[in-house]
Amino acid sequence: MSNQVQVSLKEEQDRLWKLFHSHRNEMIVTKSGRKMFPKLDYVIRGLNQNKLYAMMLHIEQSDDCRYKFSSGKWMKSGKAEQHKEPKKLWHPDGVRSGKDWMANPICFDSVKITNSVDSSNASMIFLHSMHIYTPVLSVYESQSETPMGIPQPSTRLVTSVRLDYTEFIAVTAYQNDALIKLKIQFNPFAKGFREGNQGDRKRSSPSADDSTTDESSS
Amino acid sequence: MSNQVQVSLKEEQDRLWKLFHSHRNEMIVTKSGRKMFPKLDYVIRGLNQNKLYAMMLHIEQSDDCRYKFSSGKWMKSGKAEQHKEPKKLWHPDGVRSGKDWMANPICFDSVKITNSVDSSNASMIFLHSMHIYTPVLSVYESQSETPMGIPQPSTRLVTSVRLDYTEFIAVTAYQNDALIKLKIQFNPFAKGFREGNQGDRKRSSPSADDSTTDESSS
DNA sequence: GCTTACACCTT
DNA sequence: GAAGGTGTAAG
Repeated sequence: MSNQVQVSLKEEQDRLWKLFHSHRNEMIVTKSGRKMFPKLDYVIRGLNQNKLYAMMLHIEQSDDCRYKFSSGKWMKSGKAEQHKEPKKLWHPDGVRSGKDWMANPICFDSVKITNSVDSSNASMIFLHSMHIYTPVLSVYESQSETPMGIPQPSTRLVTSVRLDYTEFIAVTAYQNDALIKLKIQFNPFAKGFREGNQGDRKRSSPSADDSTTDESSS
Repeated sequence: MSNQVQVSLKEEQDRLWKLFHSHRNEMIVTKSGRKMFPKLDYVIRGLNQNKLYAMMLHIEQSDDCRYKFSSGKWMKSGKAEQHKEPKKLWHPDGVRSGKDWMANPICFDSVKITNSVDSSNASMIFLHSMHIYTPVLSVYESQSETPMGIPQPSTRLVTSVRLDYTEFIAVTAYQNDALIKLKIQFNPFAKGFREGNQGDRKRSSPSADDSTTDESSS
């Protein structure tokens, strides 16, 4: 009865997601697929140590609107494209004990988001650009370690968790300057664009808010 | 009837595995887990384009002997530790069409081998040091894309492939000097040990313990 | 609004 | 040294 499952994000990711959310998070989608940053590293508690579980991620549309970025702000702009049945991504670790899932963060870092309908890659999720989404983690209880081959009549959904601050708008190019700064500041792969680096290019909007510009501890 | 499935390794890997095999290949096992080099990048042909398959890797003991390295040669040295039920590692891409599997090499590069019994990591495989092993790829046909939750009574093993030249002896420190040279020559991560590099340590004494103190992932 | 080639970086 | 993740700028 007291089997209360709690899901959060790994501490540092949690902090980042909330910071990005406060500026209206955006995620780039590309034809070949793009990883998300911040990452989705879930931390879970309250599972039964010995029972078997599998983890599933999908990304669901947050509302029924299309968005546009206009005069420095995100605005609703008409009705959304038709919802697609969201792609279900099972965590590659497959079926494991509650103990195992609780021992380490549950990372979906192979996931890529794309705006190409015909990207057949297994860990690729299609999203409509200029639409708003929220990732959802679903926890299933299973009877068998075998991911296939054995009938599994008694699988059940234990819980499904949607963290509001992981919401983001899919874009093909970043719109909000403040957000670009955050991505550059915190994503290790964008280090080449940080102030003082030789790859530093001038950025278009010198007037953007500077609460986020102070130097990253490079 | 003519559904002849053919499995090989990616061309360059194939060349390397055969070269290493000609010197009796060795693989380091560590407590925290070590990746294999050369890598296992399988190439598969002859699947049905539209049927669904899953790929499974395991590493099986090649014989019933323990080995020792003595006077510059590998010799049998008594009876093997008791066989363990080998760990089955499903390819993280899950269930996909034959077309998808044939489009790109099937890479098991997240696999790590360990000599620690209690490494609960999902993609970690336990091996006994000083025992000899061969990786085996198994191809299963599936009826459903869902890795769990739906009964799958008709899964069947299509084929199981064991490439003899991928055989290796698990070690905690390399024994054969010729093999050390090959690892350094071909593994990009061992660049620091190449002649002329500042990281070049003297390696005159093959007697082991300095090659395990460095946990550079390979 | 979206795509591509790119320099620069991490892993 | 290889593979792959970054935002950029031009188109």
